[in-house]
Amino acid sequence: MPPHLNTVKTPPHPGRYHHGDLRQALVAAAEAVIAERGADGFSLREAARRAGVSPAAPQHHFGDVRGLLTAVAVTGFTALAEAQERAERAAPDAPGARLYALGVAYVDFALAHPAHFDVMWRTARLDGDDPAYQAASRRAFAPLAAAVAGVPTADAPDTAPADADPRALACWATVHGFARLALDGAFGPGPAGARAAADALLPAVLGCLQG
Amino acid sequence: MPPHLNTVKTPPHPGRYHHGDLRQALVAAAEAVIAERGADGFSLREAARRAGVSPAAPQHHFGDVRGLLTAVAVTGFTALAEAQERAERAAPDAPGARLYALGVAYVDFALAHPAHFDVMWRTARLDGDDPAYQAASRRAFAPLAAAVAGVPTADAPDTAPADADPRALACWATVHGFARLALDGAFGPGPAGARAAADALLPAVLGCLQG
DNA sequence: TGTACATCAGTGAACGCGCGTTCACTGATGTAC
DNA sequence: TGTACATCAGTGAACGCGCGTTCACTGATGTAC
Repeated sequence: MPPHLNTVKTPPHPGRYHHGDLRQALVAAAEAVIAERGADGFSLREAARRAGVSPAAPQHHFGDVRGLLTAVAVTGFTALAEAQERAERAAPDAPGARLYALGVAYVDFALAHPAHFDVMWRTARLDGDDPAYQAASRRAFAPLAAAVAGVPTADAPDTAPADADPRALACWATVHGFARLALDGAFGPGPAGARAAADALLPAVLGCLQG
Repeated sequence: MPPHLNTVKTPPHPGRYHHGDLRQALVAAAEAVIAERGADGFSLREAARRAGVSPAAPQHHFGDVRGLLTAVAVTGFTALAEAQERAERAAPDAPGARLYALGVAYVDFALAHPAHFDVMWRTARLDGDDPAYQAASRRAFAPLAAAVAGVPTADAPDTAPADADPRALACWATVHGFARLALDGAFGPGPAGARAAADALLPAVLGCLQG
């Protein structure tokens, strides 16, 4: 049969009706859409399309759009938490140095994954009651709080931000605000503006926190 | 003629075909939509509907959606600038006190107009080249930069953020980050969570900045 | 080892919706003479 | 003071679009006996 007469579509997952791990594939596809088109450019249908699956398929795993987007936020917070934990381990053992390393890692994460970071804070489109979401976001904040307290993360209690040491909040607000301003173009347009500002200004800004 | 046979529609601006000040009416309508439905809930058509005008009418004044949304951001930055200037005038004449007052005013503004504040930073949907937009956002940042420099706003040069004193940036990042985190629910859900966090934590957070 | 059957994980067509923009148009305004 | 005419500021119908969700369905899987 000549190829052009072969109208049988090759299934996206050759030979299988069931996907295997559609849940994770959809989250990955959603992340790709977001990275490419920004938080506002995300859609359920486009994510399904990229995962090679019908637009109704996500319903089974996530309920609705909100569920999928929340899952994306969870992977974001988890990756941020891991970055913070890596920075904590790698930093010199002085309290100021740890704080500095965590701040740099926070901003670096935001600049490396701008759209993903954005989605993590689009709370109107997320399910704030999701336990995985709550756990991941707390975990991401823990190293900073522990550094302010002067103890390793493992030894610090799991404190909600609202009850945290104001000094920890001040640090968090500073790095968060710096990252947001940079991503939103306050220091110059585009990724280049954000990166340049971080390189030129972040050390001095973080320096203010320590003295 | 019995009322039910009177099919002539009463025009929204009785007796007038031309509106008079449609531009401003549309901006006000857009702000109302945003306040009610959030930045994501905004639409050109809904704003036109509320201004009592056809969906094509905004085109004449703003070109496209982006133009209207940018105009909304301009009113936001202008209002923020005025709030900052009021706080500057009202604050005691010590550098630390001025910084504190400006920080409180910044966060108060964000919490009082959460959705409007949000739109001001949705830079992907705004026209960053608009001169009014650039002027208004610079003006809003000026009092903070001047306070860090220890001079009145009027005596300070108009510096772009990227070239500003890192100490001013640190202050800006801190209040901006605190406002964002509060609005995004990091300290508890809803407006109540944000307000409570500001009352309980902001003084201490700002205190960190001063020493 | 084989078979019945419940459950799970997908399909694909259709739904209604609201959106931003375009188009040809018309009513109102203001200016030149 | 009156009139012609260009310009301005709207109308309203229509465009095509992509969206999230629903529905009845079917193919695949796994478990009980």
